[in-house]
Amino acid sequence: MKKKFAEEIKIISAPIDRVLPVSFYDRDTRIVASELLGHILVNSNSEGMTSGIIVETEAYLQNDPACHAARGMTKRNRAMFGPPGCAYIYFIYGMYYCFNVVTREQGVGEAVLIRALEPIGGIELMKKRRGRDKLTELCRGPGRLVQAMGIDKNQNGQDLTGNELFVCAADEGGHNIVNTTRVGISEGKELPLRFYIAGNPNVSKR
DNA sequence: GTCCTGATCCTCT
DNA sequence: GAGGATCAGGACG
Repeated sequence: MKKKFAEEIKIISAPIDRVLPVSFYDRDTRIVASELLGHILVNSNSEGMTSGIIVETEAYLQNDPACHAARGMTKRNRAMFGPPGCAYIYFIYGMYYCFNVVTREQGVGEAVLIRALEPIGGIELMKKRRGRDKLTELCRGPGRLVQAMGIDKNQNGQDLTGNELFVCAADEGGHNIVNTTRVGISEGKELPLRFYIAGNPNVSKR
């Protein structure tokens, strides 16, 4: 029991020193989407800390019909036009939230949707929030990972380089990235803007 | 004001 | 594989 706790702290605390800087997000959205794979998303709140390796992302570009920002800024998508390295969280299908990271300079409405994570920290808390025990059922899918991580709509627009909700660099590289078309959209579905880590069981759809 | 749509997930068949 | 749950935002009148 004690050993397990120590391991968890080690996993989480090591990368906190290396939170990805704003400059990481202030680049081409497709590059950010592919390079986010393998890094670690962390959320910390009063319930505890949860974290997971990003294994699946999708890029949404401003001139792309599937992107919320394609028709200009509205109250809903305002966070997407904010500075790079912020969160864009929106409500979908009456029941779920999706979590995005904002890219490019302020005023450009582009973002990367985080579609799936591999749970690594706070797994018991994730199981409790999701009401499921199986690891791959915790963060496989955008709505699921938001629920498991305890991400809240009030975190919309929040700075991802702070100490509550952030992404930190992981050492491991060498994974094979698959670049394919996006999921669940009608327009722009032919564009290869989805990225995932080949063979990872937490990827939502293959 | 009303109506329709949707970057999803779960359950049942 | 199909269909239902459930509601905010946007389009339209």
